[in-house]
Amino acid sequence: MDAFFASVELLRYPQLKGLPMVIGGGRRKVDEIVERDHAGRALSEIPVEAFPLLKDYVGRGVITTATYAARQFGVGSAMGMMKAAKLCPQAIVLPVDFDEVRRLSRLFKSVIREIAPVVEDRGVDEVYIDFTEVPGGQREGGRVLARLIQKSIFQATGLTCSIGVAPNKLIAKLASEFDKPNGISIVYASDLEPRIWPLPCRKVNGIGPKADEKLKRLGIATVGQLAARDRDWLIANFGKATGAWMHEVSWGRDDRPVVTESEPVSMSRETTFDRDLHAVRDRAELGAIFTHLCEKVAEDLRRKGYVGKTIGIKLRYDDFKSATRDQTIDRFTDDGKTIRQIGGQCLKRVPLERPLRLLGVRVGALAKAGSPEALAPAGTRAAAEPVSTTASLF
DNA sequence: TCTGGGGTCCTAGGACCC
DNA sequence: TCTGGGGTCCTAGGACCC
Repeated sequence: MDAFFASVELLRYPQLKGLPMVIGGGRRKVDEIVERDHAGRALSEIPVEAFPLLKDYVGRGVITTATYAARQFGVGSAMGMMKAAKLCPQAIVLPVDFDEVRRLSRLFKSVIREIAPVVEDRGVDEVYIDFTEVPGGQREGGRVLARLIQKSIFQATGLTCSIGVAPNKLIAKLASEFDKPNGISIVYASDLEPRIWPLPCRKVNGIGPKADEKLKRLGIATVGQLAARDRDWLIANFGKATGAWMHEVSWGRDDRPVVTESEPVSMSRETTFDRDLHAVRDRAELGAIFTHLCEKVAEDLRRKGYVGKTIGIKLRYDDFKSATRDQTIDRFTDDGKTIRQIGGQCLKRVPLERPLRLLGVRVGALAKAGSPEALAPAGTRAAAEPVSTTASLF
């Protein structure tokens, strides 16, 4: 979906179309200001001047989405609000409306599933779709079906998206960025050299800042340069799994299926404080926040029907280093008090000298509530599928 | 006045078991 | 007194993604 969070706001505030705007989390409840000053007025009637600007923003948030007009100024997602304010002080800033984002996310995905049922969820604003078995899915290399999906999503939501069609997920993901916003891009296997090899390695899904930095140090900036290195050299430099994977990727090879079903592995809640807190001096405040996070995670578990048996905490210190501790208990739980109690024990095992900027709680090792696994009494273990096999040399 | 929140997956060492 | 091989689970940290 194109600039999804921002586009969701533009549905309500069409008067902001074309203006630089950023959407970001943060403490300032911008929508309250809007409502206070303009109660009773239709949202689309609120004058542009009434909207809060990035230059007036105070807080620790980062940008989730920037409109294309804001991107002109060098503002982009994951950038700190304060840095963005320097680059584009006149941008309008609005908070994320999670409920509305979720609603439109479900809506656009259901539109797609009506047309092409094999869909893999990749977060709120992205999916992989398998065109292979869809009637007409191969016409014009997939362009006809892509156009139908685009049109249907727009009719149902008023939102635009960009679609890449290719022989596999790796290339399709790259292709989806070729013609944004509201574009369709068809990439064939034979397009590898002219269209994929010139791309920076960083564009590849799975090559992040660290791997890209290391590749650059080794003189590799583009996918084509990656393809020019031999497999063994990549394995020697990046390890067996990563090296072999990089080699495959650079030659456009990817055989991962489109996965339509998956079970959650963990659920967590975390929060960054308005100001750094100290374990001793701000003990009461931290305790209250911690209890609240535990209750939220417990609510999430119950609402979604899961229980878990690994309870963990996460801290981020003022120097941005983080620490985690977790503990596995002998029964599954979705109880806030239990999570709080075990989390409290985890907290005792972690250094608390430095000021803290973030606290989080996580529950992992999940099972469906009421499933045989979740109900198994302590100490019993179902016969497990083998996790690995190791070949003997002799 | 840097740097959110919710996730997944991988690695590596150690405990423990047969 | 020294010493196997194969395997699972737990824990901590980190890279990466949306």
